[in-house]
Amino acid sequence: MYKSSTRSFPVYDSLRQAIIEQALKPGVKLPEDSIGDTFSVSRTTVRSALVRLDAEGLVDLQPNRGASVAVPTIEEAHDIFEMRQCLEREVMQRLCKMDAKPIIKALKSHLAEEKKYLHVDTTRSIRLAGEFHILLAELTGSKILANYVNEIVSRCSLVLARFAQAHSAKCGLDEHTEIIAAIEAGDAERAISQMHQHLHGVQDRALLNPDDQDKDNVSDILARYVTPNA
Amino acid sequence: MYKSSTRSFPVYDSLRQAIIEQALKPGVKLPEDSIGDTFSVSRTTVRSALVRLDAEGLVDLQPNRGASVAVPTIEEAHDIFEMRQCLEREVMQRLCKMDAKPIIKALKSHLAEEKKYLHVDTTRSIRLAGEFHILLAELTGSKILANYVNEIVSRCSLVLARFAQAHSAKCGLDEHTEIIAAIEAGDAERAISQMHQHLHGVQDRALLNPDDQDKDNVSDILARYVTPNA
DNA sequence: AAATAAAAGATTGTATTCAATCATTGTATC
DNA sequence: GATACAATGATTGAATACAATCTTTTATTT
Repeated sequence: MYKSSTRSFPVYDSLRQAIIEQALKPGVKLPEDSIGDTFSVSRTTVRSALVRLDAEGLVDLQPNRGASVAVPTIEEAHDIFEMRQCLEREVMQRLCKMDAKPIIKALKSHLAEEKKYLHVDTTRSIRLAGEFHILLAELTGSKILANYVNEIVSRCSLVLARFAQAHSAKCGLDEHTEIIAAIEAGDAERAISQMHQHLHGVQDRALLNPDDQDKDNVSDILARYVTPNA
Repeated sequence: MYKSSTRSFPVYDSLRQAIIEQALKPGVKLPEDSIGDTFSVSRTTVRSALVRLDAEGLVDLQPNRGASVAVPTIEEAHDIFEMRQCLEREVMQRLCKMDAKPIIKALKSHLAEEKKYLHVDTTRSIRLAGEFHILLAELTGSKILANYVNEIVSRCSLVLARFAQAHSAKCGLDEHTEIIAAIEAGDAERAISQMHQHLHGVQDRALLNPDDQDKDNVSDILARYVTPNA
C-alpha cells in the first residue's frame, strides 16, 4: 500500500520502528523541524509520514499542536487487545483449513531465528516475537488480514510501552512452539485456544499494573522525589 | 482519529463520500491540481487528503504518476468480503452479549430512516444501508472495531462499483429487520447466521458475474460494439 | 506507412516561504 | 505572593515555486 520509492517512506518506516521498539515512548513530541533535520528532508516530507502514522493510530496528530507518539488510555488498551484476539483467532481458523506443509516449514524456520537470538540480542528478540504473529497472518494469504494484524500488533507494542514493566513484552517461545504444533495437527480449536491463552498472558502482564497509569505525569513523578523538610 | 479543523479534512471527506457513492468510479484519475481548484485549496492540502485515502485503501497513490480511485482485483474483492464477514461476525457476537434495550432502540430508529427513503431517494437509501452496518459496529462500544468495519464497508462499495451491476448494492431491508430481531432475542448464533447470509447475498450479487471482469478494459468493451463486416 | 526518437506540455515530488496559532516567559496589578 | 495580562519565541498550517518525472505530440528515419 505504501510505496517505498518516495522520500517520506524512510521517515515513516524509521519512526514506526522506533515506536514499536519503544525507543520513542508514548507521549513524546515529534516536531517536524527536528525530524526533518535528522533525515535531511523538508517538513513537507516529514508531514506526510506523520499523517500516515496518525491514520494507523501510532501517532496523535493534533491541529496546531503537532504530532506526538500516541498515548493509549487503559480503555483503548483493552479495546486493542480484544481486537487482536479477534483477528488472530481468524488467522488460526484459516491456517488450520489450509495445507499445513509449507506453513509449518515457514513457521519452524522463523522459530529457529527466535531461538537463535533469545538471550543474545534482546531488541531483536522482541522484534522477532512480534514478527511471528505477522508471519502467521501473512501465511493465510490474505493481504488485508495481514495488514490489520500488522497494525494491531504495532499498537499492542504501544500499549506495552505505556503500561507494562520493562521487557514483559517477551512472547513466550514455548507458546509459539505449541501454536505451531496445533496448526500442524490441523486442530483449529486447539490452535485458537493456545493463541487465546498466549495473548491473554501478554495482556495480563501488561495491564495488571494499575499503579503505572500516571507514568507520564511529570508532577506525579516529581512528587516522589521531593525531599521532606529540605 | 482525523481532526476536522484542518483544511484537508473537507477534501478527504468529499472524496471519500464520492468514492463510496460510486460517483468517482474505480480507476478514475485524481489530479491534485483540479481537485485543489474545486475546493480552492493548494496541492499541499489535497495531497495530505490523498495520502490518507491511500492508507485506507480507497485510493491508489503511485509514485510520479499520481492518485486514482483504487481498482480492486477479483482476488482482493474476495479478500475484502471475507474480512468483512469476520469483522461483522465479531460485531454480532459482542452485541448479543450486551444489554439489548438501548441497542435495539438505536437500530429501530435507524431502520425507520431506511424505510423512509427506500423508494424515494436511491442514493440516500444506499448510504443508509451501509450506515446500518457501521451503526452496529459503533454500538459495540469498540472504537477500533467500528473503525475497521467502517473501512471495510467503504472498500466493499468500491468492490461493488467495480464488479456489480448497477444498484445491486442494495442491502435488503428485510434482512436488516431479521438481524435486529436476532439481537433482541440475544441469540448470537442466529444473529451471526443471519448476518452471514445477508453479506453472502450482497457478495453473490457482486461477484458472480465472471464476464464483467474486463469491464475497464477498453478494447474488450469496444469489441462488443464492432459491427461485423462493416 | 510504421516505427523510433526528440521535444513540448502536463503532473507530481519536494523545498521554501509567509501567515497563523500556540506555548512560555516576563511584567504589571490586585 | 498570587493571578491576570502582554510580549516574545517556537511550531505548525498552507500556498507558492522550482526541479524531476511522466505523457503526449511532433518530427525524423527506415
